[in-house]
Formats: sequence, structure tokens, C-alpha cells
Amino acid sequence: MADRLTAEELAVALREAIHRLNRRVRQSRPVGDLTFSQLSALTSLQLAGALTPRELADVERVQPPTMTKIVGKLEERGLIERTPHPTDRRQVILAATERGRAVFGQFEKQRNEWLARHLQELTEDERDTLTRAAEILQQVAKA
Amino acid sequence: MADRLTAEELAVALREAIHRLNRRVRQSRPVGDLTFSQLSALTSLQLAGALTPRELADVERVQPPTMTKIVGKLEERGLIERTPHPTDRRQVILAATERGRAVFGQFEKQRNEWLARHLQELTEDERDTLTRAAEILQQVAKA
DNA sequence: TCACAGTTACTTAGCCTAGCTAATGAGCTA
DNA sequence: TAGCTCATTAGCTAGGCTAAGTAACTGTGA
Repeated sequence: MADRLTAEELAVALREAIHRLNRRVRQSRPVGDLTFSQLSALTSLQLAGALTPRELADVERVQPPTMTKIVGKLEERGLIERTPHPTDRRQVILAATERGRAVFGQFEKQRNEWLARHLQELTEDERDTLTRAAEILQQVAKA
Repeated sequence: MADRLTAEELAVALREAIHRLNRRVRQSRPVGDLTFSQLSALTSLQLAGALTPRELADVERVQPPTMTKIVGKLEERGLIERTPHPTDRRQVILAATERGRAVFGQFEKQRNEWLARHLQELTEDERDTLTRAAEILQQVAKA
């Protein structure tokens, strides 16, 4: 069973687990797909409805120029669109297009397939633990 | 409290949590530091003692050319060294140098600082949950 | 009130790392 | 000798970053 770890030991264990799992999930990329980061940005955008690039960058925890690139890729594919801000002409409003919303669910599903399949092989107890862990980790990442 | 999620819903939640946390941890990079991937490879190498590039690539779940690059960076810094395989001259044996072992602990500590600090702010109960979660995730990543 | 200095928002340019596949060359093995 | 395996090289894309540039907003002093 799990011994009581120090915060530092836990940090090591968690980071390694996350690092490897992250690589695994990224590897299972279907052809012609959106990347992880693109999908994440698209998700945030749909959850929020509409955001400025700065807001989206903050949510995604990247710098604005990085978000400019990601948004550019999504716009090229016609999945999101830029519209002018109603009052402040420096700003831009980003929102998913019809097509973006349509395409999204399908890719999201593929993307999760590998992980979901493996999670299904766990016990209910283990999945409950991971559910609580996901909440805690979201909280930590937000901090 | 946590509702019972389907494996698919859990996959979404986990993936998002991991994605964001990963970015957070990567951001807290001290100057002149090793990258996440370099540190991870160095760790695996020390745990195993010595490995060939192919073996290390498998452990780290990357393709051999990717590992060639990472190993190159570590070698440049004098943290690992390549020695010829005793019987098979195609192969190479990788191992951490004295300096690699010395430098390792220190960077590892810095690397974990941000995460450890935030984990310390959690309750013991939450940390226990994360400890179990880390074990489960390692298992899933290995599968 | 209005000009201009400072600030903010986004983008561009240029860099590095991390991944990948395809191809190459050296060495092993049947 | 033919064919396989291992490591590397070459060349690509994506995703990060900082620094610098441009356009637009805002507030203050004459």
C-alpha cells in the first residue's frame, strides 16, 4: 500500500507519472488530427463561448504569442473565427465556428479513446481515486 | 462531491488536468537548467544504471532519433557518457557520469519546487489521494 | 479640450526544444 | 553474401519562449 510520502516525494512521483502519461496520450494521434494544444484551446473556447486571445492564453497558461500561433492554425482550418471587439478596436473576439463545434466532438472522442479504454480496465475504486485526483490537480494547476 | 464518471468523462477530466499541470510545471524552469525530457531521461538512466539508446527510448516512450537528440544534449553537458558495447559494436552503453549524478539531485530539487510547494498546501487526505493516483497513472502509462 | 506620453492588445520575427518519419551506414547473423 | 538490427543524420512540424513592432486606448497637464 501507499506509504505516506513527503510533498517533495509526491511531486517526483506525480511529475513522472504525468510526463509519461502525457507522452502516451500524445502518441495516439489519428491522422489529419488536431494537436493536443489545439484541441485544448478549442475546448476552452467552446466552454467559455467567446474569449479574447489574451484571455484564452491565460486560461491555457501560455504566452500571448504562443496563443497567436495556435489560434492561427485553428483559423486556417476554419474551426474558429476572429471578429472585432465591439468597443475596443485593439481587441479581437475568438469563437468556435459551426464547423469547429461539429468537428470538435468527433476529434475529442478519438483523442480520448486510448485513455478511456485503459481507464475502463481499472477497478471502480481506482477510477474514483482518479476522479478526485483530477479535481485536485485542476485546482493545483489553477493556483 | 465527485459523481461517478464514465471512463470517457474521466479521460477528458484527467487529460485536461494533466495538460495544464504539465504546462505549469514546465514553466517554472530555472535558468541554465535541464529540460523536462532531459531530466526524465537522466533519471531513468540512473535508476537503471546503464542502458542502450534503444532501451532508454523504450523506457521514455519516444522514438530512437528523439532519444539520440536528448542523449546528445546530456552528453554535451558532460552528464552522461557513451561507451562501446563489449560484444556488439553497433550498440552503445549510456551511463550517468560522476558529474551527472552530482548535478542531478540539485536540479531535480529545483524542478520540483513549484509543485512541492503547492502540494504542501493541500490536506493530507488530498495528498494521499494523489499518491494513489500517481501509482495508478504510472501503471496506465506502462500498459 | 486636446495633444501627447504611457499603457495595453495583438502580432511578427526569430530562437530553441521536442517530437516524428525516412534514409544511411556500420555491424551482426544465418 | 543477404538481410536484419542499431544508432545516427537529415529534414520536417508543432509548441513554447522573448523581444520588438504596430495600432488603439487612456489619462493628465497646459
